[in-house]
Order: sequence, then structure tokens, then C-alpha cells
Amino acid sequence: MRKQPRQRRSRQMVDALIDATAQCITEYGVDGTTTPRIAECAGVSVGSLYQYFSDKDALFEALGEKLAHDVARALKRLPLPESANLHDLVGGAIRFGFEMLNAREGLFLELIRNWHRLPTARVADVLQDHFLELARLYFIKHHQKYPIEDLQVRMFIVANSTLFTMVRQVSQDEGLLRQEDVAEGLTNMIVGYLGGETGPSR
Amino acid sequence: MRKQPRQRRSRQMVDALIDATAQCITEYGVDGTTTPRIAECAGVSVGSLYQYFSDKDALFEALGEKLAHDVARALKRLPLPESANLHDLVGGAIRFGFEMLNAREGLFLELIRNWHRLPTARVADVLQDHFLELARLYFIKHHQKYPIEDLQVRMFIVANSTLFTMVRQVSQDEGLLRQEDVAEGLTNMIVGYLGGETGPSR
DNA sequence: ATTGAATGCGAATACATATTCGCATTATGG
DNA sequence: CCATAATGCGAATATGTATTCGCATTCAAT
Repeated sequence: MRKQPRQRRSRQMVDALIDATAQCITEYGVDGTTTPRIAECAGVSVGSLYQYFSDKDALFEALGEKLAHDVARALKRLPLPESANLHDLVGGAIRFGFEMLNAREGLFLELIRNWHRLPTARVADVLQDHFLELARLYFIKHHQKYPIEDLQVRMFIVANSTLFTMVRQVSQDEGLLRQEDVAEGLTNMIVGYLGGETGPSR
Repeated sequence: MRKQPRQRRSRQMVDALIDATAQCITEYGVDGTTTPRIAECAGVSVGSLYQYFSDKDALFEALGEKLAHDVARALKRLPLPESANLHDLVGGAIRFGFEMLNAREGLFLELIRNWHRLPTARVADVLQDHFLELARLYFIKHHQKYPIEDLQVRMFIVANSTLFTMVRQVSQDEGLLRQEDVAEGLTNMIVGYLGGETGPSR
């Protein structure tokens, strides 16, 4: 951030700009999100935008920070039934994921699609860490011990498989496959993988 | 294609332009691939480019066609050991996938990363169809019958999970996880999912 | 109220890129 | 060899976008 907003008015403007960025992304896509549009959408001039953000990327970063915060908060409020078995836990997480992708008019969807050219990694990190920790807790509790490294590999595979399969499912407008079926399939696949044995070849 | 290239010289130019497009993508990324650069890289003027391609997208489409063709040919030559078990089959496919992603200086990697804004779906279709057919054959042969729809869901999940997990693995430059471990993990997950039962909840 | 700092503005600047068009060059068929 | 069509060229055009800068407005402290 180029300058700290000291007065109330300017802090509001910074917020409005970040919100406008999100709105433009949902409305015009990442490619159609230009600085003039963001400014107009926020009801602010382009010049003001550059008072507080050194460039367009800084805006996306700020949006990323904010979303990471939001997601972290949403995750904390997710109830974690103590008694739940692995299938229900994973199923719940996946349904939560689909909700997020369909929420906010596809904002997250568009951001994840463009993951490789956006400074939005923080959001992904929050998710990754959360589920890694969750898995650690679960497996400790159930006395199933994997070597740490193996757990990291498994979480990497599970997280990316789930996330991008969901993104692809939500992206195809013609509902070829039912979301519920995909959710159920993913759940089964993951539960089998996480709960099962290490496999024949090692 | 705007005009048919009738003479040998022009047919060569069309090929050179498509090759140049691929080269620019590997060298500068999808975003840095501009029409002037493509033309220069092909040793041809911009004007000539537009003689045969109505716009930049048409070039990407043509590249997609060509790659789809190449991939289809590579797939046909993949040996399919009759005796192989599911684990080896899937493992082979995944190792083939990693090879493709690392081949051609990351051309496929970059294309898949940008899947949502490129007219390159044909390549994915070729892969999808190939593996769907393969799976059908395998399951018929082994007398395990799923309802067709369920097979489609499973292949959708398996294909996307694999593809994007591999892309993510190859994308992270710092080799946090070893490619072999990820390949093995993916294989185990998929074999468990495809070979296992339908799951408790249906 | 006054003054200096903070804030806000948006036309103007500086690129960059896609695409066109009139003209030059080259091939083909007679 | 000639005439005509096909091909090739690249400067020029049109458009869009990021970013700046000098000036106007508002705020906050005295």
C-alpha cells in the first residue's frame, strides 16, 4: 500500500475499492477487471486509486488478504461434530467447498480458475493449513499414524483433487453431471484414500 | 481459417505460424503471446498472419487441433500390457501424464493452466475420451459392471483430480514434494476408488 | 477562521496490442 | 514470356489500459 489512509473518508475509500475489485471480477471476469472500471465501480477517480495502491496487483493482493480473513472466519464457525466418522467429515468439507464456489456470484470460482497469475495464494494457504491441521488432529485421535511426509503428500493430493474437480464441475454450465453425484464420488474416493492402507508397492 | 493456403509456400507459412504460437507460449506464456511476436517468431509479417487466421483465437484453435492430433497419436502408441493389473495401468497413465506436462518446455502445462480462457478443449476431449474408453474396456473385461452414468462420474473425478494435481505439482518450482511420491499417491487413490466398492451411502 | 496537510480528481500521457489496407513481390497457367 | 491471381509485406489505424501529475477540495489542529 502506497500511503496509509489516515482519515475516515479515505479508509472507507480503500474498502470501497477492494469491494469494487471483487464486484468487477464477478461481473467482468479477471481479464475484464480494469483500473478505470474498478474506480468507477467504487464511485472514485482513478487517481485516488493510485494514492493507496501502487498498482493493480496491489489491489488484488488486498482483496486476497480480505478473502483469506473471511474464509478463515467461516472455517472457524464450521461445526465439527466430535462423533463424526471420516466419511461425514470429508463429505461436509466438500459440501462446504461447493457452497463457497457457488457463493458470491462465482467470485471464488473465478479467482481459483486464475490462480496461476494472481497474488491470491494466501486464501489457498488458509484452506490448506486448516485442513492439514484437521487431518493431523483426526489421525492422532484415531491412532492411525502416517509418517509426516506422507501426510503432506496425501493432503496435497486430496486438496488439489477436490478443489479443481469442484471448479471444473461448477464451471461446465450444461449440467452434465449432478453436483451431488460428484460430491459423493469425491467423498468416497478421498475416504478410501485417507482411511485405507498405504498400497501394495511400498 | 480465413483463406485456404493453395501454394506450398503458404501452407508452410501456416505451419510455421502454428509452431511459432506454440513456441511463444512456452517462451512468454499465454499472456505474453502477441500477434506481432508470433509473426516475428515465424519469420513472417503480421499482415500475412491475418491472411489465413481471422484472429488470434483462430491461431490458438489451430494449435489446439494440432496438439489434439499429436496427443491422440502418442496415446495410440502407448503399449497396453494385457496382463497388467489396475494399479500398473493407472500408474502408467499417470507417469505418461507427468511426462507430457514436463515435455515441450511446459507447453501443455501452460495450456492447461489457462484452460478456461482458451479454445483448447479438443485436447482435453481426446484425453477424456481415450481414458473413458479404456476404463469401459477394462471393466467389461473384468466383469465389474457399473451403471454407465456412474462410470462417467468416476472418470470425470479421476481425470480432473489427476490432471490438476499433476499441474499443481509441476507448477511449484520449489520441489516441496517429490514427483514420484505424488504419482504413487495419486495411483493409490485412484485404484482404491475405481477398484473399490460403491461406498456406504447408496 | 486560517493554514498546512491530506485527500480527491480526471484529463493527459505512455504504452501495448489487435487488426487493416494499399502496394510490392512471387507463383501459375497459357 | 505474359497476364492474372495468389501471396506477402509492414507502416498505419484503432482501441484499450495502466499510470501520472497539476490543480481543486476537504479535513484537522490551532
